[in-house]
Amino acid sequence: MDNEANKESKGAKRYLITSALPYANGLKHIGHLAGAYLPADIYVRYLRAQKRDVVFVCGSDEHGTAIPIQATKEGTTAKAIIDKYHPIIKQNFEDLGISFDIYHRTSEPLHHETAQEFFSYLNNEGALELLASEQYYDPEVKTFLADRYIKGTCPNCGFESAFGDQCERCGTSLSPDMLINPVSTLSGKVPELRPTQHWYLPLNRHEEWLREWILNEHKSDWRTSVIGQCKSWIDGGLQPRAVTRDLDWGIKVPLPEADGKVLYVWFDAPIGYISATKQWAIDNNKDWKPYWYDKDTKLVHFVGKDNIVFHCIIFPVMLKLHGNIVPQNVPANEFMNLEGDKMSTSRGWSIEMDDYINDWIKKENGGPQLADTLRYYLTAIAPESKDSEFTWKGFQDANNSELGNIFGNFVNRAFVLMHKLCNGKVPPLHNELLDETDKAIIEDIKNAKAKVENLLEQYKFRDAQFEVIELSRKGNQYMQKKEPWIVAKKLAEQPEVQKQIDNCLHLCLQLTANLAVLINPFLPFTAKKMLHMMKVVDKMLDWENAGKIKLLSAGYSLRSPELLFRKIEDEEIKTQLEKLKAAVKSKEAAKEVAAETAAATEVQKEAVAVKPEIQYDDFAKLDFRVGTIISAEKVAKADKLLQLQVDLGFEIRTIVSGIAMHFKPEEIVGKQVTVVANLAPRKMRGIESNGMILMAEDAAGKLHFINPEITIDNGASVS
RNA sequence: CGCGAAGUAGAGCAGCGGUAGCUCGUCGGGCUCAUAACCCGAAGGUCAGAGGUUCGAACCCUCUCUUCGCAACCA
Repeated sequence: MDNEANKESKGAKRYLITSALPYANGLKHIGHLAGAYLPADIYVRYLRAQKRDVVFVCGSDEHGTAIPIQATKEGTTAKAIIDKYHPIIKQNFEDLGISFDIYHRTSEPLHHETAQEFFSYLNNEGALELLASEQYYDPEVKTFLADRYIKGTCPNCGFESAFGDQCERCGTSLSPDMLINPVSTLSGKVPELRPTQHWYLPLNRHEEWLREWILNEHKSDWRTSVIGQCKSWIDGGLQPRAVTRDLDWGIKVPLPEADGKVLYVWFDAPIGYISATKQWAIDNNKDWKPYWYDKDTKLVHFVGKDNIVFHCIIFPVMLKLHGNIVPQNVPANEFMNLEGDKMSTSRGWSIEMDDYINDWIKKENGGPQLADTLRYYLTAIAPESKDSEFTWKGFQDANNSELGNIFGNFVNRAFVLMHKLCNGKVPPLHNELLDETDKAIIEDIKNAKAKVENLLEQYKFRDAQFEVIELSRKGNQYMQKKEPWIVAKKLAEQPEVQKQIDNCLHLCLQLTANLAVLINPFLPFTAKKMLHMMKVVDKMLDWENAGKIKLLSAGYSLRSPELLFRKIEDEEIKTQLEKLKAAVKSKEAAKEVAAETAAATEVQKEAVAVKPEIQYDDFAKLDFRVGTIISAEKVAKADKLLQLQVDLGFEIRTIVSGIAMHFKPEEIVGKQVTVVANLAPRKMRGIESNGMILMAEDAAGKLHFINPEITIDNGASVS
């Protein structure tokens, strides 16, 4: 396995690494970071340190139906939304040290051209199918509806709010036409079916090679969860997948007969990797083609588990049809929970990258070391094989204990002792005095490189990072065994013990230099800071230097140490926990307000909406009379009904009225009211009602009688 | 109801057929160069329960119990 991994990577001439393109419709949280961006960045930094030819691309995904719809809701434009979020997300990544070579965007003309070319190529090759179908259309919003914007009753379990793509209750996969009583969630109206035609990618034609490629060739080097999900997809039968949609937001289908159609976002988005590579090549005066066409290029997609089939099945099919290379691996991560619950932006239960940056990195006692703290903890709990959990307490522990006490403190001890016992210079190494303990730590340094390297090649970032901390732990143990501060007490009488001190600190400093090289892919800001303390240039971080004990020359004077990591106090953790709870509450409140507003608007609409016009004759048919309530009693077994006797002057009527929730029987006796006198009799709860009392309903839903200003004769007619 | 995930030391996790392991925490000791840090040692688990397969099971199979999720987003 180890050999295979090495062979695989050493055979590659160049690397193309991608992270899933984030949707530019809102801020991204640390779960996204841990899943697709941080591991990719670690991998890329490692490759760069090895001087391999590597390009790391990403960018904003700015198409897709959610963006224009959200824009409509917010009363702004789709363009405004992506222009707002693209730069923020880009900056967030930069602040956290995610070192994309380019962070492109799919709204760029270059991307539009690239995607259109891709489509045309496939279409000309006969790789696509044109199929006619009927799709739901909302005449009010004048748009075809995306599956999840249609709700209706699930044909399987009867759940009334099933989405057009899936029932949230029974989990059945649906298509909109399966829904009973479909309703557009945009307008609330019943959508109508309209004929349309679309281009499809017939995945079913490619089952054979996909099976061979994924389930056979990659069965041992891809993650089990990835293989499992692909297998269940393939076994479930691959279906043709629509490549185009009837929308106006997106990339125009480059055919004259396709007016009003755009490429489906899933088709254009991954092509964003290609257009980003092109733009990078232009900016850097390079040729982009080998990265996508040469089989010596190793393509790796870093994604979250929700993205597996797109990167393992659909996009590879597209690439293959287009003559490109396919990915060598798709190391997908599972999800990261937060304090016992799933992360959810809408519920406020998440830590957005932007928030973390403002609360920690940009604080006065913050700085880039806090970016590294987050990187460290997210990697330490990375959901590589199953969902994991972020807790603020865990974050604090990881920082204070592993980073501060073990790693940071070791570096600090080495420097302080060197300044105290070796005049601030790297002491010489006296080979003749090396003992077993010294040899063991030298061995540990060498082994650490191999361990980290092997784990990284297998995308085991969590374990790889652990090995680096483990090396600093060994450093602490070594120092404790050697006790140079004790040896120093003998100096006055035995000056020759200085050599023992020299050896110990020489090795501790070499170990420190190794730590900088090894930690660099994980914690780049820390590595930088260590370079500064050691007064060496960036070049020392080259991976080939790892495992060596000649990184610092004897006699070289080093700077005074600075603490690599500050402690995180309980107070700070408490603040974050409270903030989290407060965020949930405010979101809940906002939702209630929104719901109330929506309800109120609904009522208003109803109130405003006037019934269809009628003619005078229709009105003349109604016979309104004034009458007086002479008795009232509750109807048994009916919450809302009162049985009334109303004196209409010429007769006394029994009328059953649904006003019990608003009036007590005794308080309405004697009231004058307006009655519809010629309404056909109707039985309610076994009592025949002969007429109706007119009522007006106020905004609060309270009923009020309609009656003459002053008491007049019973039986008077109203018109 | 159904689907999915999971139940291993106080907490968080690894192990997935061959004598139960890591980090943090706790307790005891050492050291005092260091960010009240570091080093050594110890306690603490019948690996949810019950059956079964096997020479042997935390790991495979069956059943039971319990917990969590099924919100958003989605390529």
